[in-house]
Amino acid sequence: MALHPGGANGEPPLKKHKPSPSPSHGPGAASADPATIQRQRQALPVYRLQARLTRELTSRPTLILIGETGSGKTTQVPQFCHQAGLTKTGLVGVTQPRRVAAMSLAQRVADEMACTVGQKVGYSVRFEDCTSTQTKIKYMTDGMLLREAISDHLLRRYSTIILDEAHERTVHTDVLFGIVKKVQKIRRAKNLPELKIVVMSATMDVDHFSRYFGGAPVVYLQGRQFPVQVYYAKQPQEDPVFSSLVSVTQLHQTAPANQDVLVFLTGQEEIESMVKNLRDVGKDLPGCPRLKVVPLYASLPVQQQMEVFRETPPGQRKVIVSTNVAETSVTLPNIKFVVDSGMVKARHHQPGTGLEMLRVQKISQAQAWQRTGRAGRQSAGACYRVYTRAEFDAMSRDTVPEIQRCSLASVTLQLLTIGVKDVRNFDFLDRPDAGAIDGALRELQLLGAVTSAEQPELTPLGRRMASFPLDPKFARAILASKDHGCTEEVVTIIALLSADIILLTPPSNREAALAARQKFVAPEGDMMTLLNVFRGYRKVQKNKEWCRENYLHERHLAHAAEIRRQLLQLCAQAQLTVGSSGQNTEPVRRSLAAGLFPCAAQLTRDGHHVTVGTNQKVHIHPSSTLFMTRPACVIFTELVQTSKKYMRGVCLVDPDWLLDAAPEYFRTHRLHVES
DNA sequence: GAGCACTGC
Repeated sequence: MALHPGGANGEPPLKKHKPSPSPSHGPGAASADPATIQRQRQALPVYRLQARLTRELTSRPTLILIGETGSGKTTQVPQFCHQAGLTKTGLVGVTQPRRVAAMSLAQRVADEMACTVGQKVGYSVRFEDCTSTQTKIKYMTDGMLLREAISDHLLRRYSTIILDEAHERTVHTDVLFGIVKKVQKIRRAKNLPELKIVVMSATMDVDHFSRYFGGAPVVYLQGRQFPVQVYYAKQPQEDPVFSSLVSVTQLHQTAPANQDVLVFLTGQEEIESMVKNLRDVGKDLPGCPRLKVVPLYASLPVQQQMEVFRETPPGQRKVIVSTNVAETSVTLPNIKFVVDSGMVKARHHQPGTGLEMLRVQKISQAQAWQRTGRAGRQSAGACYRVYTRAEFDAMSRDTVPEIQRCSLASVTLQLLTIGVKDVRNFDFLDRPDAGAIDGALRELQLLGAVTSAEQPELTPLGRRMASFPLDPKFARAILASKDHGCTEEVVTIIALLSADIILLTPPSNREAALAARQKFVAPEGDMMTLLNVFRGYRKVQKNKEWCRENYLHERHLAHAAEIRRQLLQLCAQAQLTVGSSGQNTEPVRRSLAAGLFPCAAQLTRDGHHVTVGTNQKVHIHPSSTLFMTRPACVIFTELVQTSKKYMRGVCLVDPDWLLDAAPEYFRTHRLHVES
C-alpha cells in the first residue's frame, strides 16, 4: 500500500534516500538529534539484554527471538550483531515482508549509527538498491533475498541472516527458512565461514521454530504494549457486520471523546456500507461527541488513505473501518478500542484446477490477538470481539501459512534454480500439499522449464525463465516473444498484468468510464486493450490528468511502467533482442499463447466456454472487453470462482497456435480445430 | 451481467 506510516516498530515516516558519497559523520547526516536518538535507544526493552544477546549471538549458530511489539528488536539486534563483530566476515541481512518497512528501518538505524542510508546501513527492495561497499547492515524484503540466492546459492556475502516478522509466514520467508537452514549446513560441511541465523517473531508458537532449527535457543523480549481488556459477545451473532455496527454505536455513546475506534471488516463494499451507516447514526445522537468515520483499504486512493492519520480534533471521535491492512501493514495512532468482526477475506488456490478464490472466513486466534493488540499501542485499551468465547476457542490457533494456500509454480522454479533438486522433500517448516507441489512441477514441465514432473531437472529454458520475477507462464511468454519479434509488446502487456487493476469502473460514473474506455478497446480482448492503454499513456507522457479523464488508475499505471522497465532490463541481460511487431497483434498473441496455453478455453455449442486442460465450465468475466461476445478460443490470466467460474484477462487466440505451443499437451487434451 | 483481503520479486 502506498501509505507511509510508521512501521511496526514506530519508525519515523518514510523518506526517499539515495546513497551519499559524503562521510558518514558530517553535519546533518542524521535527521534527528543524536542525544535524543541514543536516549530513545536505551529506553527500549531489548537494550537491557544486549550482553546476553551478544553472548548468544556469538556462541550459537541459530537463535530464536520472540519479541512483543515495541521491544525494539528489529532496530537493535542487527546493531548488536555489528558490535559483536559479526559484520567482519560479511553482511548482516535483515528481511522484512514489506518494502516500506525495509526502507524506513534502514533510515532509523542509519540515524542511530550516525550515518546516511546507503553507507554502513542500507536497504535493498525491488527497483531500488541503496547499499554500497561500506554497507554492513542491510534491510531487505524477503523476496529480494530469495532472488539473491539464485545467483549466490550459499549467500556468501552474508555472515548473518535475520528473518524478521517470521510469524507472518509469507511465502518468501517460509522458503527462506529452508534455504538458510540448508546453507548453514553446507557452509559448515565445506568449512566455509558459519552462517548465523536469527529468527525474530511475535508468535506464541515458539517450539515449532525451535524444533525446526534443531532445538535452537529461544530468547524472550519484553514489549512495550499496554494491557487490552477483551470482551466477548454473549451469544453467537448471526450478522457480524451488523453486530459490529451496534458495538461501535454503544461505545460511541459511552466512551469519552477523542478515544478512537478501529473496526475490522472483510472488504471494500462492506466497509463503505458500514461507513455510510455509521455516519447516519452519528448524526442522530444528541450529547455524543462528533463522529468522524473514515474507511481504510488498500485500493483506496492515497489521499483518502491519509485521512486515517489526521489527528482527531478535540471533542470528536474518529472511527476507522478497515480491512486487515490495519493488522500489520499500517500502524494507526491513538486507537483506544478495537471492534473485531472475527472475519477476513482470504485467497485460496485449488491446485488441480488453477482456480483462485476469495473467501470470507473466520480469522485465526493469532489474528484475533494481532487485532486486539492494535488497541494497546499508546495506552491501555479494550477489544470487543463480536463472537463468543466458545467461538474464539474453536478458531484455529494459527493462520494457515500462505505457502499452503497459493500456486507453487513460481516457488518451485525458484527452488530448483537455487539448487534444491528434490523439491518434494524440501525441508519446509510447514509442508504444502503434495498435490500442490506435483501440480507445480507438472505445469513447469508443460512450459519446458523442467525435464519431467517425476524427476524434475531444470532445463536451460527453465533457468532463463527463473531470471524474471514473474509467474513462469508469463516468463515463458516473454521468452517466446523473441521468435515472434514482439518482445516490446509482450513485456508491456505482462507488466500491465502484473500491476494492480488499471481500468477503473466507479459505480457512480460507470457509463462515462465505459465510454472513455471505448477508444482503447481491442477486438482481440483485454490484453491488447491494455496494450493500447499503455501506448496512449506514453503518448501523453504519463499525464495524470489524462489518466483521470480516461478512468485509468495512475498509480498502478506508473507501477506497471516501472515493472516494464525492469523486465526490459532483464531482457537485455538475457540477450533477448527487444523487437516490435507494430500494429500486428498476431505475433503478440502467439507469444502469449506459448506461455498461457495451460489457461485456454474453447466455446461449446451451448454458448459457454470449457477450459481445455481441466474441462471446467467457465464464463467470460463481465469486466472483460470480450464479455457478451463468443470467441471460439481464448487464453486467460486468471480463473476466479464467485457466483460462477469466471475467466479474467481474456485474449482471443487461434487454436492452431496452442497446438504449436504445446503439441504433446494438446494431443491428450481436448482441442477442436475447425478446418 | 460482477465485484476487487494483503504483500512481494
